[in-house]
Amino acid sequence: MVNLADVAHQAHVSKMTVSRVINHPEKVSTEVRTAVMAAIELIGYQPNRIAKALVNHQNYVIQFLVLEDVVTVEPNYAILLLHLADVLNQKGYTLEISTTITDNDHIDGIIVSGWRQSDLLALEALRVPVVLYGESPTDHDMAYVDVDNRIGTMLATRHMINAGYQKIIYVGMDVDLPFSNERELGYLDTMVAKKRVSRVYTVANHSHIAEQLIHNIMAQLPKNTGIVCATDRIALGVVRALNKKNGVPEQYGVIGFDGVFIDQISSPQLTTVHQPFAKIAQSLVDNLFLQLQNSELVMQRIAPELIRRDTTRA
Amino acid sequence: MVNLADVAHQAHVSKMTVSRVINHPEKVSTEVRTAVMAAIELIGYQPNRIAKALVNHQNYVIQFLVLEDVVTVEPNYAILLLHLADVLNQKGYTLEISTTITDNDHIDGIIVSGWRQSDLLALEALRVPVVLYGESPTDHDMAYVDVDNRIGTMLATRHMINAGYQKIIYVGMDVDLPFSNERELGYLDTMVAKKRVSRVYTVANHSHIAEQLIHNIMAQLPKNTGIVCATDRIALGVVRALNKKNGVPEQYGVIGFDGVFIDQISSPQLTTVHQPFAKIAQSLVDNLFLQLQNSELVMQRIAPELIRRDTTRA
DNA sequence: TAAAAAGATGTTACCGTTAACAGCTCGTTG
DNA sequence: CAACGAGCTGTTAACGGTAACATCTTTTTA
Repeated sequence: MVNLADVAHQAHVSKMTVSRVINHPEKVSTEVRTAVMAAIELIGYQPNRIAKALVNHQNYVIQFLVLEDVVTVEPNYAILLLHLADVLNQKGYTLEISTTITDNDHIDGIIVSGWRQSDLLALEALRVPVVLYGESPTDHDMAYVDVDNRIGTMLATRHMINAGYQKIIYVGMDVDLPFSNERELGYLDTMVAKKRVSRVYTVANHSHIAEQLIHNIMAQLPKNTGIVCATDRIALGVVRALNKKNGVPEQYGVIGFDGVFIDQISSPQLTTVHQPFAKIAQSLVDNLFLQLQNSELVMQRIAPELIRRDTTRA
Repeated sequence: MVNLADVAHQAHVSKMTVSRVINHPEKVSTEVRTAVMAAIELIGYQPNRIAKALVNHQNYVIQFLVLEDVVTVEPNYAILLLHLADVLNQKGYTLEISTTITDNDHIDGIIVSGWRQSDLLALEALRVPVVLYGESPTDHDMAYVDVDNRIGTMLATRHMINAGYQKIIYVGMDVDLPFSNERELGYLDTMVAKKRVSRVYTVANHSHIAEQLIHNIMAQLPKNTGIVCATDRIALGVVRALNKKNGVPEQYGVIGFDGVFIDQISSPQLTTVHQPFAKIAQSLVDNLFLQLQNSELVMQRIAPELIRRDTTRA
């Protein structure tokens, strides 16, 4: 309701001076500046984003594109979303949600999650800057932010070793995307470094399928085995198959990956590699703004954190 | 990039005529209208939302306020959010996410979820229209849209009776909010109508606590008992406590409420009362626009649907 | 100490759209 | 057939900001 003209009148200066105080304060004398700031404070002026947008040819809107199937939508995205909204609000930007790739001209940039390989071409073709959540394949030169997946499973595997589990296996997921491959490598590298024999199983990312797998391979799981899982979903199924009766965490250790929601509703609660979503959100936004300003493409990996709960022994 | 002036030039008319074709087509002659529409089509004009917003004193932004604690955020909200975004995009509106109540002037309306009793005063004080997701208490006269909670547990209870479970109990949640009370009433009413003896337990909405409850009261749960639960979270704990070995669904039936995510990762998968989020999102938006146009406060209840899965017998 | 440069503030025009009003054409009416 | 009104289209000004330029004052410089 209050606008630049009101402030200008209150401070006995022109609109332009007020605008300068806000955008280029160094170009205004100290006395005038403090007077204007006092006036702004007094009448409670807040800049009109719409008018600013019109004259600057910007929209102050960033789109969050959720390409994952809505039905199976991971709670991860909800958490990331809320953090993104916070970070952007602080910069005076609005976060818009979308589930389809469309070449709008009412947005300034896009943050994408849940993408598949097949989406990347369409994303590269867009006229606005794009940042992926999740490492992009090497044949696409796209900015991304991801948790450091390899370090994540490395932490998990090391923790298994330190906790004294003898045999340590990995249950990965059957998608050929960098994050998935990286998680597997984190396990494999650590096992090689520690001179252990590694064993990898692969399943679809569903608790029931993981549960079934464990039942099928139970004969090959001696007591004192640690099971590093590619996701909390898989870990949930593994824990369900093993169960307290079979001795989780005493006889079998289980570690998941993601640390959102699922880890908490599991029983016992999952030891898991937690993605620091607040940091990831901040990085995604910073990365996008960097691209807006310098057209600079940056790839970033954020270190994850192992959260020790009840599916591994101390 | 293309603007009204470009279309006007292409169609040999004034900008105003083009604007009219878009906003008040009945005020333009048929020939001119078709010519202008052809021009719009030809050069691919899309109205500039920002400029429109400036002149109309609207923002074309609706805020989705998630007041639930971020850490425990229910996947429900994520689903609702995605549906809301779709509905609003179709109307040319942007959905903005926020987690705190602030009296912005860059939004046109608010849809609130996860609110508590203590938030309502602050919400009523806002200058923009507000619609609640979830029935408001009778002492607050606020527009809301909710699933019909009473019918939901009624469906669940009836289904238990039809499936032949002898004893039927209800595990509710320990919050004093209308949705929670309504769910309990749906159970109680049905039990009275069918001349059954009802029994209500109350727990916090966490799977582990529900699991513990079942262990504690196991002695009072004869075989052939049906357990109607206030949420899928509670149902998840109940199922875990009972388990296939104890005979879910043959000896014990369990029904949850919500039908998002949790019902699917449970084992066996939950029979549940599903909230139709697409419909709810549509209603929330319609309701909000009604308020924007006529200042009319409307309360709406959307019928839920029972989804039969593996925690009740056929 | 006069001219040039630097500093501070104001004026104008514009971003893309629409409401309000003005103007033109044509048909109706007394 | 002059006056009037209905129907259609165009002109102007405004929404709330900001860049570019203009103007005025002060400082620097030769």
